[in-house]
Amino acid sequence: MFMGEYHHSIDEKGRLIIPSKFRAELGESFVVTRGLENCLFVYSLVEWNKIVDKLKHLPFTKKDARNFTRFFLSGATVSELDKQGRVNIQSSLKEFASLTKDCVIIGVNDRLEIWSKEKWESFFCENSENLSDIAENLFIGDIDIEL
Amino acid sequence: MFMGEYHHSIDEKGRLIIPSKFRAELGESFVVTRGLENCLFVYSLVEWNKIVDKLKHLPFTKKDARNFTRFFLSGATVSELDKQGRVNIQSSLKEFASLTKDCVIIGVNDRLEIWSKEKWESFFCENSENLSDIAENLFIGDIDIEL
DNA sequence: GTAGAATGTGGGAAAAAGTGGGGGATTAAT
DNA sequence: ATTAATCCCCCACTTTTTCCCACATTCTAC
Repeated sequence: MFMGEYHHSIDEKGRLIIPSKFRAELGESFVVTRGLENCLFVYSLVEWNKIVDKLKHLPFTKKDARNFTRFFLSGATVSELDKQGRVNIQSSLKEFASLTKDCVIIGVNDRLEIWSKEKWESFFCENSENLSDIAENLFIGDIDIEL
Repeated sequence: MFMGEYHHSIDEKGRLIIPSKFRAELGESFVVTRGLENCLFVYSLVEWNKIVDKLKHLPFTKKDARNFTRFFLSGATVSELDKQGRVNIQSSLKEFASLTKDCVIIGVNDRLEIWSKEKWESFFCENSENLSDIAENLFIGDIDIEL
């Protein structure tokens, strides 16, 4: 399981270090794609395939299905690490996540997330106040979460 | 499986690069046709035949079925790449998809889509909000997606 | 602490990918 | 038959990507 927060910088060629603690679990090839809240998601192939399996059964004749598949797959790239442990971030993804220089890579359970430092900090500030509220709501509703 | 987003330009002769990552999977010959939302669809022959098969089984007595088949088949051309990896886009298709200069080529599962840059961007903006709602459900895991 | 290994950073060079245009061959129109 | 238009194929060039190496920094073991 992925966890932890790491700060690294993306260089001019679009290369970003994947912290060594994550490399073994990610595997040789993995998938980088658009995530939610303007960050990028990184999945191991195993986790990725679970998601894709669901998408494959959506009919292209349904508009919502088409749109969602477009969004999700168009952002995705299978990537590998270079010998220095870096991944190449495609420019469309770099733009999407506003990655310029300083990045934050966090481990979130079954995936990694790549944030621009600015977005991460503002996200963190905005939400830290509400965290106790959010926690409270987690237990409301039909979903039982055991912590 | 096709995925990823690439930006290229169509030249005065109507030639458009197919990103090299897609070429092997597309095969020597492939089919370009009118798609939905004013983009073009590109299928390998194998995938194309699957679709044609499905269309064959639609009852021609139903008006919608007739119209859809017309739309889909009348625009279709079998194409090949030139030695530089480019495909020639027929002027009727170019017009249909409003392709002038800047194009976006995206991989969507079993097909490629060719968009004019403007249309893709406005499509993307319009939908990104709704999409993250849908996306959210997908990431929860075992919940069935209804579209 | 010090040495050696592992990790992180930057940049050069070669290879691959993408772009534009010339020119010959085929086809169509006059 | 001549002209025009289109389609290919080829060449030259630019940009991007990939691979490799050198070096800085951090970590670890002794």
